[in-house]
Amino acid sequence: MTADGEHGGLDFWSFVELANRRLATEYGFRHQLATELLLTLNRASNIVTYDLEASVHRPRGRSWSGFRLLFVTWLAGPLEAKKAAELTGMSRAAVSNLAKTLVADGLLARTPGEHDGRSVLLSLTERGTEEMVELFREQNEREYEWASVLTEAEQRILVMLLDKLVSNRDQFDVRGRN
Amino acid sequence: MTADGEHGGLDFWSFVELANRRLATEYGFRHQLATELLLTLNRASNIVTYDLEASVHRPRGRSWSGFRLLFVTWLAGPLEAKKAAELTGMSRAAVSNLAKTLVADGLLARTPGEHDGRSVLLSLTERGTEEMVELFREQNEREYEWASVLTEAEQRILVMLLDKLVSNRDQFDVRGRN
DNA sequence: GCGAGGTAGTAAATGCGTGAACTATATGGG
DNA sequence: CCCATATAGTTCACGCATTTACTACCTCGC
Repeated sequence: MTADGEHGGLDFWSFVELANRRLATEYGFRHQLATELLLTLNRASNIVTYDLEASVHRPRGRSWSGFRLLFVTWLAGPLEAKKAAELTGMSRAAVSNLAKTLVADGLLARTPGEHDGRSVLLSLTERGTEEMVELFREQNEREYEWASVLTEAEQRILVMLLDKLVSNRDQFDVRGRN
Repeated sequence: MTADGEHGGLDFWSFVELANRRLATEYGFRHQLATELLLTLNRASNIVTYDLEASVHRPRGRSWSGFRLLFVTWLAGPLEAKKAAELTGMSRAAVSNLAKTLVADGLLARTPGEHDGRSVLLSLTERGTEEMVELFREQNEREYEWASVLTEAEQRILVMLLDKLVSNRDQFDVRGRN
């Protein structure tokens, strides 16, 4: 028995076992593997993200979301706020808010779009680029530490499976952000 | 060329390609696979979580975090708030806040711990249990739809790789929540 | 027994992201 | 040409999670 009655040594892994058992035997649910998959996915993402944010970005006064916006703007060049929202997976409102503070910090520039009077083009300032290079250097080292637990082949398989998991999401109507 | 100059058709996948290329050739960074892995992990988790929250929990007046707390309390029986925080990956303060509203809603019960005067035991009320069964039935169906894009073997591999990714995190000092 | 140090839980302050409502601009059919 | 409709972006109110600080309680060693 992995999980004892008083839960003294109950960790995430043994909790999943316990959940599987009870869901199947006491309640007759049938899709335990799906539950386990999404539980594990969520947990892994949270752990890694929290660590990167806490060890790399917070100490330098940046948030995880701020970094993500800077990252796509850095690499995908000047782009519309809408596009930045799609690439980062944030809402347009979030991009608007983040941009406001990043512009105030002198890292981001906001210029009106040429072809569309409604749109706004985001791009990095010179200082923004410099800071991104520095920031990403740190993050990349940390990312490498995390990923190195897996072999390169495992990493490629993991990327492939994760991508497959979300790639066919048009098959049923998935809720996305505004 | 997958990503054109004006970004008209730039999606997440081609952005990753573009990022890999620029990080390697223009900046000389070496750990692109690690970046790609964590980018993909983060994205997959966000997409799936957001969908479950929006399609299952919000319509019934529950938040994703509220559901997670109810879920572990449901299956791991009466447990200390501290334990619930560990299992859900939230801070103790978050559990305290969520518990407050869930108790007010009549789903959760809070009883003082027997052996430790400081601790609080969380358990589901009768109504809480009923609602959880119903709520989880819905969620489990949806989870199954998501997972079914992968074969069962692929799902098992994915779980294994995700678990391996976070299991060895004691090797370097990882930042965790309070 | 008592005091130092540690732990469980809560409260207050802060920051951030979302959805909804709104403004401004674009587009397309009559 | 004009109005209906759709879209880009911003603002606002709200909910939620975090950190920090605090209270209450436990525990170990002197």
